Amino acid sequence: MTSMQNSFTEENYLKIIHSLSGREGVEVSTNALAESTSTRAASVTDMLRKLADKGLIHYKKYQGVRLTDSGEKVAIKVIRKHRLWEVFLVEKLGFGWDEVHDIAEELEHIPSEILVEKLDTFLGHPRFDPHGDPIPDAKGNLTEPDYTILTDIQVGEKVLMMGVLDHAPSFLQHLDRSGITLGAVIEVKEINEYDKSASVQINGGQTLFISLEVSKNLLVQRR
Amino acid sequence: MTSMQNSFTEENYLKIIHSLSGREGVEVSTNALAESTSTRAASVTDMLRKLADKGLIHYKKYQGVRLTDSGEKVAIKVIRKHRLWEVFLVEKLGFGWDEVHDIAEELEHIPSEILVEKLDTFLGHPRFDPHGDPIPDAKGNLTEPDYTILTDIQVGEKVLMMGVLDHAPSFLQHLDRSGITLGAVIEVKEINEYDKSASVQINGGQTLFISLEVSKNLLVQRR
DNA sequence: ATATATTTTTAGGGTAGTCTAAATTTTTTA
DNA sequence: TAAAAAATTTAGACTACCCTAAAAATATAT
Ligand SMILES: [Mn+2]
Ligand SMILES: [Mn+2]
Ligand SMILES: [Mn+2]
Ligand SMILES: [Mn+2]
Repeated sequence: MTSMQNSFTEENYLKIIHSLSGREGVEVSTNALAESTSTRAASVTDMLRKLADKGLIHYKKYQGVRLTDSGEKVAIKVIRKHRLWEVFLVEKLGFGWDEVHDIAEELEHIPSEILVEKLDTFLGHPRFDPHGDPIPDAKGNLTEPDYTILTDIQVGEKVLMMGVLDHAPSFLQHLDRSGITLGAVIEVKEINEYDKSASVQINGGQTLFISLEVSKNLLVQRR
Repeated sequence: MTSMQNSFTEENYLKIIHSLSGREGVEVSTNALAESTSTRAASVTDMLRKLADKGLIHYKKYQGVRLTDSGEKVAIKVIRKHRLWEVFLVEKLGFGWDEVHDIAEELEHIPSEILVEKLDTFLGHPRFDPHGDPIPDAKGNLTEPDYTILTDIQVGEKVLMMGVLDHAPSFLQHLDRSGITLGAVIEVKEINEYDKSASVQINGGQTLFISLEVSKNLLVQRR
């Protein structure tokens, strides 16, 4: 009864609603969805009516939407597939972390529960994807670690680089060129009061300057 | 100019036309395509007009269709992807050869040239898929080995099992239960004149009876 | 508390791919 | 070689997803 297949498009909507809704499950607006799906608000309204009819979202006109438990389950399955495929692309095929997002965006819609589980086993049950994002387990449990944004770190603190907020290839390539990779030790040496740019030391070696724009997109962990 | 993306559906049509057209490139009928695509003839006609407009097939009304060089290139790329993904599923993820067809049917439509080439490298440039079908190379060369059907083998001959004509899970599972796998040595001990069933010895060990239906779907090579 | 601005929905329509029923063309049979 | 049968195309329609323009509801500002 609940087994009817969701389309590629429906899965993308659910994943985006999950992401915009955040951990608190706040209502997502039609315009925000239009922006994220690169469609028009009118098209979003059509889709929302359909997702509501299928019981995947809570929707009252003009009130924004939230995922139902059923919709949340679907969204998390898609996220699990996306992140597992990203691990495969980076770890097994040798792609850079800046190259895998768009491909995983397609692979995440391949059906077959058993495929996902065999892939997970093949990859050694990874807990995080190449961008530091947590991978939901087979039961659908997704626990977001509470990392700190680098802008909240004080001068003198040493932290571990754990993830990124911006997944854009240009940002990831910029980090590559700076030697800032997942697991790197970052020590904040100085923060410029004027523009909040920072001087940081990477792995006890090279010191470099990073802009506020970069700091805002780096997730780190105190040790 | 030639770079416009083909849809999932168009790719399936091209692949099926390639397969039904055979090595000699004979015309494929509308009804044959309706059968293979599980659609109605009227739907096929619509699609044929579209494929012809895109220059992917030669089509004259009521005359059947053939692939153009351009269409052939697309079909072979899809076949390459299908077979490489099947190798991945069997060799890396541990699927049985009877379980991979439907999944590969989806994976074959994932775009990205570079993904295919990295997958090919990861798999060690396999020449054949798990069913013994040849994998086109990166340049689009597809050379069909000329295997013999087991029904053409005489009593007393020893041959190597090289492939299957029927890819149905039930047939492949039947072969598994009989111990007939790719590379197995098959010696024809006896052929029953009445129903053309045969008695064959596998790998110099067990002798078993196989029906004409099975023999007709086994591709072998004389040694 | 209105008036204005913004957001969202509705109305009407388009393309891709599918369908059934009817018309047309080709093939087979007598 | 003409009638019957089979194959194919055309006509008209449906669903999924998307669009623009206009209407309606909500939010903001005066
Ligand atoms: Mn996607
Ligand atoms: Mn990721
Ligand atoms: Mn396919
Ligand atoms: Mn195969």
